[in-house]
Amino acid sequence: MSTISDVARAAGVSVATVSRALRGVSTVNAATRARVLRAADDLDYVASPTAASLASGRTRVIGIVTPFLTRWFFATAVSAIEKTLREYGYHVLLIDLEADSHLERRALTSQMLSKRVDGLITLNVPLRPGELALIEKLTLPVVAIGNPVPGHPLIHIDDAGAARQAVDHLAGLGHTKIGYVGAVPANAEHRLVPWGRLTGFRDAMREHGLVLNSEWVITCDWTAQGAAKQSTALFLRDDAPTAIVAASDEIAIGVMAIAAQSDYRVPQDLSIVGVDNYVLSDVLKLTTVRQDVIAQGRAAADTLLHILLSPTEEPGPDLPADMVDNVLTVPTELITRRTTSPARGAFVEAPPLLTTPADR
Amino acid sequence: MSTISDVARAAGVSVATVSRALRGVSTVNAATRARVLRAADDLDYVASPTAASLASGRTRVIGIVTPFLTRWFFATAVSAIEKTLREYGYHVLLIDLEADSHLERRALTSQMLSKRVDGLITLNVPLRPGELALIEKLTLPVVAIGNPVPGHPLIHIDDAGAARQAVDHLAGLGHTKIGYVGAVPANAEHRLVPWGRLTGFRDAMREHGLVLNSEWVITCDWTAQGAAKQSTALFLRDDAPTAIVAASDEIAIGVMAIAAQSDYRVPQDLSIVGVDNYVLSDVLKLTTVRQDVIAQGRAAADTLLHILLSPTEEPGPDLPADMVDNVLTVPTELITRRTTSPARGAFVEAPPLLTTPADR
DNA sequence: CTGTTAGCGCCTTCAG
DNA sequence: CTGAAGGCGCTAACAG
Repeated sequence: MSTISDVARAAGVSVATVSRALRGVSTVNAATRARVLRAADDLDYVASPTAASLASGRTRVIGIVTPFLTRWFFATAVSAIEKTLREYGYHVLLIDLEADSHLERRALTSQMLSKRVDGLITLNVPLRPGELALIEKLTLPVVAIGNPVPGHPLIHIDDAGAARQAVDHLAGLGHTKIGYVGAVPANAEHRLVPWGRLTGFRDAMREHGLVLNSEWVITCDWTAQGAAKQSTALFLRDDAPTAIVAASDEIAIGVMAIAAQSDYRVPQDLSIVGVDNYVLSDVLKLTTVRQDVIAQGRAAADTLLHILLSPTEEPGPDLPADMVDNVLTVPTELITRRTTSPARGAFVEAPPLLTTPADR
Repeated sequence: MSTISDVARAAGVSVATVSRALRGVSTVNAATRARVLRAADDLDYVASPTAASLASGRTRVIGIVTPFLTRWFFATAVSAIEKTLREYGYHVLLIDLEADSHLERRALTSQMLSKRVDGLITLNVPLRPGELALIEKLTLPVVAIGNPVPGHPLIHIDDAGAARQAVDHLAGLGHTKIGYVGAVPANAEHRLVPWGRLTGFRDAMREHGLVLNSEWVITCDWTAQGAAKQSTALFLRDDAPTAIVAASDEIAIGVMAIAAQSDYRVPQDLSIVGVDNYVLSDVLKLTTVRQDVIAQGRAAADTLLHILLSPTEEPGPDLPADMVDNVLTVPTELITRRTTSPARGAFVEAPPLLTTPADR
């Protein structure tokens, strides 16, 4: 474990020069720099991050705050963020707030953050007043994905718009009896995204002149199992809907499973549209409104790095080009697969293409 | 941002006493300690982790090395590890080695580890010689989950045994034509677990006196999509198997999907058993050999903490009770759901219970 | 049981 | 463009 002075000695320069040369800051004579790099390489020198942090006040570590890690959206986002940050020599401290129940979570504490991270990316975590005050006090740059953090950049999709795309598709197929699975319990803490999707659903139904039967709107936690359990009763009713908008693909899969077990055929008896384009959605032939989570993760990392690096000499990424007023709305797109079909007996103006594209 | 000397001043003691009192080491007079804690609390004091690390040489950060994060096993394990470590004041640095292709991965470098982590937990990552030399040089304690790291503690399941349990179940149902999906390409780097499961399958088939048709052994990457794609041909054959052992539940789901699209009914025409007990397996009624990933994550964290803390005054967790010779084999268990049924016309000695337990 | 003090390894003015 | 030197905030002997 060689130190900076070993390198300085080997290169015949001072430690200050080594520090400058290795970090690529200020102007160092090209020849000197080369000698330093050579010496560092020879000695397998790696600067001590803790010493560098203590002296500089920066850690090159970003905290990722997530309410869960075991769901597709979160794991995918974390993975994308990690890869982007690493390109710039930044590291990821994982802060998983999951508690015993899905309805509560652990708090973000000063121990987790203070002097430990240079910035934060939150994944669909609505920060509490105390937590907001904390990051304020620590003057930590924050970028939010999904659920906004007031006063900080936001990367998200148009949740209401996504639900609307789903309704448009079903209405276009002639469906009029459309239900919704994925309203969340009132006490759930991360409720903005579910709320947005439900609102979009309601608005779109109204715009299409469709009746919204409140008994067809099912509340459940955000899992396939919860969705399956809560929607069982729906398929025992005489007046069951002919189509379902699911708030997420995982929910949609739960609905598909329970519908099958209730002897409903999908899509002949029931059409289903999800939101996300989950890993398994392709193979399960689920029609869905796709969101690009990797793009969101990358955009969040780029934004944070831009904030962190722009006041320094180091080159950082640009802000995402389409960001306006600190908000980037990543577009969503309907992907038609086999879980939706025209409503029975409905007059459909433009019959949709129901065949599946060749396997990719 | 108060420092240790602010606290010392406020409590009327020296910085050394503050340090001792706050870390709970050595013997500090109870009254003094109380005064220190009080002062620290009043000042919202949080010790600078970088300064502490620089002085002590320990970071209280553990690196988790994973080849992916977006698959169930890995995300679940990371989450469990994080929770356990946090109970002891340790933090998680996430090292996701995923590269562009699933067949390759990025290397573990000195920059990622040196002076940055106190230890490593690897998730099914076979370390390369250079990487082994690196952790050797850094004298980093390592605990492996799944794929072993020579010379370090290992937490795993009996992969061959898991496949064997699957075969036993199918053979018990009278199946004789049993296929396998989930052999891996020879160039895949993380091949020990897949290999173990395939070996167990082969051995169990032989023990049951069953013929192993090599055309019923399908190679694919470890995803539902890959499995679906590669096993399509299987269901076009005249001599298709009547049962499939899938190397993982995600693979099993891919097979279920493609079987359904080939007009095979599950389980009437085809029985399927997976391995894992993936989140969606319950809702999809997939019979599987369950492995407890959370227990594995916790055991790995406990083991590493034990190694790290036993030479200090700090209390750490015990080693997992059933660990022998540095190896803990977590048991697996068959869960019967609806994707398996007796082979048609087969004489079944003890007819299995095919009904699903009430929803839990 | 408590205080003093010398580093830990690097960054960052400030001179030159 | 380069060197000297003072911290960054804490821990860990070592005395007392």
